[in-house]
Amino acid sequence: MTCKKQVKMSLKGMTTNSDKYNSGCPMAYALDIFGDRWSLLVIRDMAFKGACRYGDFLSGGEGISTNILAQRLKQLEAAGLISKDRDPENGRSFVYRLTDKGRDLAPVLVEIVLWSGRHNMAPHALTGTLDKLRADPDGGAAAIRAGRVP
Amino acid sequence: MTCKKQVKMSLKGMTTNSDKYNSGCPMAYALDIFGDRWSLLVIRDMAFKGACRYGDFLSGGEGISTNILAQRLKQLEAAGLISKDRDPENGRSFVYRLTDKGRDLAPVLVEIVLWSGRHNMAPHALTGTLDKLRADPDGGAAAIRAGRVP
DNA sequence: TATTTAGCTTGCAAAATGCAAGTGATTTAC
DNA sequence: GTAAATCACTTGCATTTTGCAAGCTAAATA
Repeated sequence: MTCKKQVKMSLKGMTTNSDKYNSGCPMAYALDIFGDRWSLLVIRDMAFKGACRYGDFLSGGEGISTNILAQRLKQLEAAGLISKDRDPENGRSFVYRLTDKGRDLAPVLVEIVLWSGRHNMAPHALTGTLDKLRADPDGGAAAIRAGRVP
Repeated sequence: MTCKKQVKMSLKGMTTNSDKYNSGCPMAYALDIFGDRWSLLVIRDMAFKGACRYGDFLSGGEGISTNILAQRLKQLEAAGLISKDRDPENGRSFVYRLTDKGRDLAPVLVEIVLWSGRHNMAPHALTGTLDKLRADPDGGAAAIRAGRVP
């Protein structure tokens, strides 16, 4: 079994996992960045709900804990999917936004939602969004790409 | 913070996480099933490389450990994404295959690969596949849906 | 000036993961 | 027909990651 050694990089005291699995496979590259329970939920909150502040994500519905959220935001920023800026309206707040690279995940997000819509028989949240995406998947992806909520 | 209590279900001594996060969100439903480091890599091996035996996944390139692989295969089977049958050619072997629900992930897989292709500047594995998917994404997804490797 | 708010950090317990070694049922080799 | 090899796991234990609760700092509000 070829076992890739785990290379840890220190990023301000945080251990991140760049290069953790350097097989060169596109799927592995992607999963290195968002292949965990929480990253895509944070991105979902931004893309589908317009969330942009720390507190928005904390109350995003799934119950992420605050230390994990802080860590994920750093990782996503380090991976270039989101940006972090001071809130001009409120000096103690920051505004997180999807970068081009992050918004470019739009088709991935849309396809995941459509897949769940096809296979999850339990009642859905985001039903309005799901219906819109079903009617016009490309339009939904385009909206996310444009920085709007679909 | 509304914290969903973690409900553990025993499945032959295995603890699975159905209903772990029952927010009803389509994204959360999907991530409940494949929102971890390994599940999508197993599915990738099946969809893009035609892997179907335990040993194929073990030597899939990323170095999954055997206990985790066994666990993931059970979870994916429990979630209805893959099936497990005896190998008619070899009595000590089993054959794992994507179900309809699993193959229906094709567009998700394709979009992830395309996204990585756009943003990963390091040299890729699966380059031939990536080129084909770029040239004809829908054809690639259709191939996976039909049970062929694209 | 005192309190509240927003965004974290820290400490510790619990759970998941990784590694190595072992098990049991075939199947091939001698 | 017995011995070795193969395949698909399981088990035990160390390490890592996660979850929970409490605390901390800077800015805004009362």
